Amino acid sequence: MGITDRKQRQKEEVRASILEAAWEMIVNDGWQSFSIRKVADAIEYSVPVIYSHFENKDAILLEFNQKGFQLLAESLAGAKAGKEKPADQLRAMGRAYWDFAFSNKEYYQLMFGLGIPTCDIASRIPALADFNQVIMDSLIAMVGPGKKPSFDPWLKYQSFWSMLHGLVSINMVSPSRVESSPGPGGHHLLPQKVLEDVMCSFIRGIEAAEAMRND
Amino acid sequence: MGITDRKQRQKEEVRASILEAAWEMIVNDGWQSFSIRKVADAIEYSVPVIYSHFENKDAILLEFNQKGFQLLAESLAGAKAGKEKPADQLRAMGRAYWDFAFSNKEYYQLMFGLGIPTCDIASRIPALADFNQVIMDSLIAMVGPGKKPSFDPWLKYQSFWSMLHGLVSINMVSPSRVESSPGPGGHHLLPQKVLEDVMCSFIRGIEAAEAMRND
DNA sequence: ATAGCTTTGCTAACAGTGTTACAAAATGTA
DNA sequence: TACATTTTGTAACACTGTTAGCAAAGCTAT
Repeated sequence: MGITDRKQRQKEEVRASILEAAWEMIVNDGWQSFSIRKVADAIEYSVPVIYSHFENKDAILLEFNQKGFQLLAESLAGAKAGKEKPADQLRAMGRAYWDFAFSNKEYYQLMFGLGIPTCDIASRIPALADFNQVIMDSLIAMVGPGKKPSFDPWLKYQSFWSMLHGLVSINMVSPSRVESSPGPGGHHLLPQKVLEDVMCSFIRGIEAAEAMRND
Repeated sequence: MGITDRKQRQKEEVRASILEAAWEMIVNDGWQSFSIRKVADAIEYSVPVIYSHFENKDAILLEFNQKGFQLLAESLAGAKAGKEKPADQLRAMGRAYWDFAFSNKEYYQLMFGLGIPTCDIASRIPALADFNQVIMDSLIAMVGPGKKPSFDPWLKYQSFWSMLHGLVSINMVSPSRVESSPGPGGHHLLPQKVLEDVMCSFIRGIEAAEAMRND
């Protein structure tokens, strides 16, 4: 009975065409403006057939989400493959992560739910300047008054903010995982420990650079 | 002519009640499910009066966005005030940032457009395990084979990921700012430099801890 | 106080969205 | 050919943001 086989194949084809049309829309207009109805229109089927392949809209997005993480993981593995020393591996993976994010913006935004707040927050949020200022001042104060810093405070400001935001947002989108997941040692990891660890590295990095300069 | 005064005041009251109702909705059900129509219903006015106070839905969200950044800036300033040494100031501000984010989840999510992808990505994204693995392996390899690391690899993994994600997402939501904004030195800052800087601190931090242990 | 003007607010519509109940058409089986 | 099953489309429901046009209320001036 090749009949059910063919049916299976046709169903698979429709499924693939749904994903294809959806992806095209996401790439063109961002994942925000992706709509079931528009997909139905694109594949020239009625809306309910989509619901016979995917439970709902989120299920389609989840598909891309998973593929995104898969691609990212492969990307990191590839970058790592060339390097021998672990430190070099980490550096390569960091760059690969960055490259993946920006050469696959659609994936990355979808994976982390980015892209909702309109671009260019900076210009419309005056208070960002205060935020900026209060951190930058402390950074500049890390060097003796009057002296030129051995680092770029603006760069360090961005590093600092990025670190904090990354920590917070990762702990926010998957709280259950980070909070309750036991590490390899089997203990529960308090996210605050990560915070302290990261800040510690950051500050020590600056102090070390400054100390080295005072010769 | 106190008449126009009273009108002004009443208009202000309506505006305030709009924001109040909107905020209540955001706190209760997340900023995703906030709707103009529901606000109109809550304040017992018709929909168009809202449009006479705010240009559109985003304008209302922007209001909270701005207030959020203001509160955050104040929070950091407060935390900083108690400390004398710049390094302590930075540490205090980092903790304040964290605390703000989690005691004002609604604000933080709104400020950075978080909270869209449903919680608990981890359990539904199998590829996350690969991602996890490939990074963790390099971290463990940073210590000699067989030896116990002087750090918690799981903790370092999270730090590493957080750093990267923070960098990427901040550069993604406000690209114009970071890319074209000249630092205090007046030069254009390439985001990649921040990436290299942050990774450098991170890796040096681990190497230093390991070197110190080898006595 | 009444006429006219201006501001204000509401109704109702438009154009979308995700989702689903139900009927019709196509397909397979006897 | 007749029946059963699967597949598909129509149309509805309950929402969303946004706006045009009209009715009501408020104020001003005669």
